[in-house]
Amino acid sequence: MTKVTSADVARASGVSRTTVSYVLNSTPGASVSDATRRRVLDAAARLGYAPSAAARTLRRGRSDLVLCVLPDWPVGPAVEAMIDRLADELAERGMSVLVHHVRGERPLTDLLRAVTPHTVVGLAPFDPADVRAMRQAGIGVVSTFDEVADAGEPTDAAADDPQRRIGLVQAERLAARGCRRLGYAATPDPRVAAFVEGRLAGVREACAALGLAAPLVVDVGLDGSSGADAVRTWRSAGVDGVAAYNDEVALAVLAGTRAASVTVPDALAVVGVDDIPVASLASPPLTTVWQSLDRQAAYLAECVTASLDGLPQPPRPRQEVELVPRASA
Amino acid sequence: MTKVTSADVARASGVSRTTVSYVLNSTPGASVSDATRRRVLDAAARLGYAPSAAARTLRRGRSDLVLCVLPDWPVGPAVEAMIDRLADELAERGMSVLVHHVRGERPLTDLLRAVTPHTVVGLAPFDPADVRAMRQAGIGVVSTFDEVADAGEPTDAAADDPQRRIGLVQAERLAARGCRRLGYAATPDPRVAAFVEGRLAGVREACAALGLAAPLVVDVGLDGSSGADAVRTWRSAGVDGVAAYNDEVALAVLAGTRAASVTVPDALAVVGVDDIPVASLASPPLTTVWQSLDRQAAYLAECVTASLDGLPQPPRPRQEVELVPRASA
DNA sequence: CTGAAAGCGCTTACAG
DNA sequence: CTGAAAGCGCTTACAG
Repeated sequence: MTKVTSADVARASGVSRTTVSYVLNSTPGASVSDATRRRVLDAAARLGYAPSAAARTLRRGRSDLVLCVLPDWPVGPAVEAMIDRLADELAERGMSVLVHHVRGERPLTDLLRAVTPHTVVGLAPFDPADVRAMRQAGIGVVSTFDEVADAGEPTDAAADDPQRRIGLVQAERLAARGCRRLGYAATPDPRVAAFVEGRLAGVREACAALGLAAPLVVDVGLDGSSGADAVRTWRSAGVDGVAAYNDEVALAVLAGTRAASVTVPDALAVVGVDDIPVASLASPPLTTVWQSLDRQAAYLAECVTASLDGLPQPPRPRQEVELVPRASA
Repeated sequence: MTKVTSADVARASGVSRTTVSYVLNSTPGASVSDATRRRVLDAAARLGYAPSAAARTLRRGRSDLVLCVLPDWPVGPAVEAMIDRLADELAERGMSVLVHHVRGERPLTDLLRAVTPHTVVGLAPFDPADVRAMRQAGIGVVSTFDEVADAGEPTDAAADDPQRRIGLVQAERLAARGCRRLGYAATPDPRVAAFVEGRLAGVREACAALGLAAPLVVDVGLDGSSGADAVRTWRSAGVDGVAAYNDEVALAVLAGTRAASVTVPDALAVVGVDDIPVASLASPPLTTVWQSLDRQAAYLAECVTASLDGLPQPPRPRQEVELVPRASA
């Protein structure tokens, strides 16, 4: 029951460690006789041999591990699905994906002394110091955020920011429904402040383009009363359409309309973001905005693959943003 | 920009690799002069030295990594919070936590050739072959499921199964509200079949104990219409209280009551499980059952710590299950 | 207080 | 077709 090494397998099958390695890795150039191969495989199975990841990695100089770094804030099922897709695509290249939730201020450094991934994929913004450290250690860095973009490349980031476009789609829907004065239901959660900003910017921009007043922004918590307060504030300001930061916030607004006896969508239309499973179960069913994460997953897989092959990071695809029309707006 | 090793740091600071190691690890017994220490630290910082996780692990014979294996089915924010707590507790022992989502049939083996964790914590049931392989490789195995329990220990599993107790609490609440005939809203998702079984068993048991007929089980999907169909089925069978597999399913039932013009809770009372954030925002606010995962997290951390110290897995604490009373039941 | 040396388990030129 | 040997980067007795 003590640790089995490749030397044990070699001994048990009467060959050298070299041959064991050739067989177990199906090393391309090496041709091993069928009889030998079988003997090695048998011995390995019998002994329950599992190669040492550490030794493998040390010797090869790089690991087969891709680390996916997730943000502090709660990610929805969509992101989980995206990681699953990434894992599938990378499995074909023999790579494994592991996930790390960033925890407050603890730097990535601590983690990197426990594992040396081949590539780190960031779904959360990286600390520049961490990026430097990883690059220095020869770790590939792929990010869905722009701070890692190669300098010099004139990024159209502002114009193409998917967050901004989400806000745009929300506001346009509300305007198309006849809303004349918009409200924005923000979330007080500081961890997503950057996203709130991006989406809100889109709403503001749409309002300006459509000749509407700037949106009246109110923070809405996920308790029942917060939504009702917000609804009253909006109503007394003449707001007739609300874009919410996400579906949960939108659901809080909906709860608020009930408490304040405001009819949706006639007196107040509401649009969410994400299309979480329960959005369609709300009363009334929630109109929302959906982003295709499948394509993002494929893009991330491409980035990792490119980094694997020493190629530059491919251009980011335009993220699809789509309205899911239901009854609430 | 090439890889910096401890030898580079030694050279740059004019000491041996031994001393570098002592300083960087603050090795207990080793006393290094302050001047030397400073020089080493400076050089390491200047060169951007990061130790090789692979070499460390190979040399020490064990890694500082704890792998948390998550099930295939979507885990809620509660489980994420639990992992965060686990990571916090283990960080104090210098361990890092990484998460792996099991992917269909792919065995853990593939992953274990990329990393050799110190311990694997299973929040999903393990394949017995995987457990054998891990044990064989000297990896600690901790599971929230019972198949890993030490044989011989007479587990009170059936009696103490938290899933069963969830069902119990749901049914008892409905009965206390005056419901005379219960329905059960199951989910068709095969990945959680075992949980459905456990919770449903609790409901059945409570019905028997209370002298009620066995619950009428109906699968409810997360689309709008499925809930309405179920509600009609229940009503025509005289069901006046429904225990749902979880809050999302309960929300689908609630949507169904609206479509079928059935009043909640008077004509049909509904109880969910999980207390997801939007449960309190439903119409009417959803009565649900909540389980304390904080305690579970602490327990898992203890298990890992025990495994670290070569101690046996401590006894599993009784999982707290608590009713969150709201308007729906 | 500091250094020379061994060895963790693997893979891979290199030689037969 | 197969094996002896080097070496990946680290830590840790051991000797000074």
